[in-house]
Amino acid sequence: MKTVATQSRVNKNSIPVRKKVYEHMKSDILSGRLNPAERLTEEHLAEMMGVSRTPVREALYKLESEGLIKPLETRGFIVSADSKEEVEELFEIRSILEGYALRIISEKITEEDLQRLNGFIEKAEEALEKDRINEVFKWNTRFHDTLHELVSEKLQLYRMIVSMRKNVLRHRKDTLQSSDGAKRTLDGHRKILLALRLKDPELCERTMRDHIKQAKEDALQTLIGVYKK
Amino acid sequence: MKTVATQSRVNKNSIPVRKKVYEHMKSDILSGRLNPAERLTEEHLAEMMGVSRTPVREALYKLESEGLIKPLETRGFIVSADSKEEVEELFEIRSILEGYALRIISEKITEEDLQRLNGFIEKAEEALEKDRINEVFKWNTRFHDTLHELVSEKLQLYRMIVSMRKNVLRHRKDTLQSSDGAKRTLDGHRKILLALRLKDPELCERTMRDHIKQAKEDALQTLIGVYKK
DNA sequence: GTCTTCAAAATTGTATCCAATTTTCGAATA
DNA sequence: TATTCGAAAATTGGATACAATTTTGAAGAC
Repeated sequence: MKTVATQSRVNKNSIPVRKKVYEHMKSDILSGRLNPAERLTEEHLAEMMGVSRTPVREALYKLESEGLIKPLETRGFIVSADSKEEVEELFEIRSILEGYALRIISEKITEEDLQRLNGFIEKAEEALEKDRINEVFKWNTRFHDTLHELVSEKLQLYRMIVSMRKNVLRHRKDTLQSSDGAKRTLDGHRKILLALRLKDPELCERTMRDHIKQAKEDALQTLIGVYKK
Repeated sequence: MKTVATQSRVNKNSIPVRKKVYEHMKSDILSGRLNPAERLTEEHLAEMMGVSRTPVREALYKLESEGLIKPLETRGFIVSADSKEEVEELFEIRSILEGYALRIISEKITEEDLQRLNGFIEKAEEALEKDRINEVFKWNTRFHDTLHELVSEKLQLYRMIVSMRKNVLRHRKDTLQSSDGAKRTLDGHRKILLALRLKDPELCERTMRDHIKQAKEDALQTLIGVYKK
C-alpha cells in the first residue's frame, strides 16, 4: 500500500484529484446513492477512493459551502437531508431570483429568442402527447436553461441561479415523473412565454414566481412520500 | 436557530489556524489594506503569517468561493477588484433579496418591532442633527440588522443576505460619509417603516428595492473617484 | 444496574516532504 | 537585436507524518 501512491501521482489528464473527489461525491449525493444518514469521515472517504486525505478535505469543504453536506455535532459530516422546510425555502429563493431575472430578460429579449423558447415548448408538448415523460423533462430543462443564459451577463445573479438549481435537481425529476405535473409545468411555461411576448416586466416577475411556487407544490407532494416512510 | 446545546466538553478555545488566516485575510481585503493588484501565493502568505501552507490553502479556497479573491490566469490569486458593474450587481441582488425579505417581514411584524425600528431612526436623526456621521452610520446599521433578524427563521435567505452585506460593507461606509447620503438613507428608512406600518407586502417590497437602489447610486458616486485615478 | 474514570482508538489539524508543472531568465544562436 | 532553448526557480497538488483533541468503551466503584 505504499508504492502504489507514486503511480497515482502521475496525472496525465491533469484533472485535480480534489475535483474528481468533489464531482464523485456530489453525484453520489444528488443521485441519492449516498444516504443522508451516513457519517462521512475524511479517512474513510480517502480510503474508499484510494487517495489521501488532502484532496478529500478540500472537496468536503466545498460541498459544505454549497450546503450539500453538514458538519456533524460530533466529528465528520453527513449528507444534509432536505427537510420539508428547506426544500420549500430553496424553491422560494429560486422564485425570487428567477422572477427578477425574467423581469430583466423581458427588457431585452429578441424575437429570435422568443421563437427558440416557443420551439422548446412545442417539442415538450409533442413528447407529452406521446407520453414520453423523460423527453418532456429534457425540453423543459432546455427552456429554463435558455432563460438562464439570457441573464448570463448578470454574472453573479446567473451564478446564484445555476447553483440553486443544481440543488433542486433531485426533486425536479420526481415532479415531472407524473404526467400531471408535466402538464402543469408546460402550462406555466406557456404563461411565461406570453408574459415575455407582452414585454411586461411586472407580469413577468409575477408569472415566474407563480410558476416556481407551483413547482414547489409538486415537489413537496412527492416529498411527502419520502418523509412518511 | 442552531442547536447551541453543544456539550461543554467541546474545546472552544482552540481556533483553527485556517480560520485565523481566513479572518485575517478577509479583514485585510475588506478594509483595503490588501491591494487588489497584489499577487497572493500560498508560500508567501504562509511565511508572512508564520504557518504552513496547508491552512493557507484552505483559507484561500474559502475566500475564492466567496468571491473575495480570484485565481490568476498564471498561478496564485489576486484580490478581486470590484468593477463598477460588479458593485452595481451586488446592490441589485441585495435589492431583490432584501425586498422579498421585507415582504415576508411585513406579514408578521409586531408593534414592538415597529417601535424598536422607530427608535433607531430617531437616534439616527438626532445624531445627524449633531453632525455625528459615524453615529448615524451605527444606528442605520442597527436598523438593517434588526430587519435581518426578523427573517432569520428563513435560514437560507438570511444567510444569503448577511453574506451579501458583508461584501458591500466597504462601499457602504463611504456612502454615509456625506451627510447628504445619510439624509437620503434616513429618508429611505422612514419610508420602509411606513410601509411596514401599513402592512402592505407589495409596497414593502417595492420600497426596499428603491431604498437599496438609492444606496447603490450613492455608492457608485463615491466609486467614480476611485476608478478615475 | 448505573455512574465514573481513564486509556485506547478514531479523527482532525497542521507541518513537511516530494513530484509535477509552470514560469522566469539568461545564454546561445541566427 | 531579436529569438529560441533549456535549466533553475517558483509554485502548486497530493501524500504522509505527527501531534492534539475528541470519542468510545470497558473496568471498576458505588
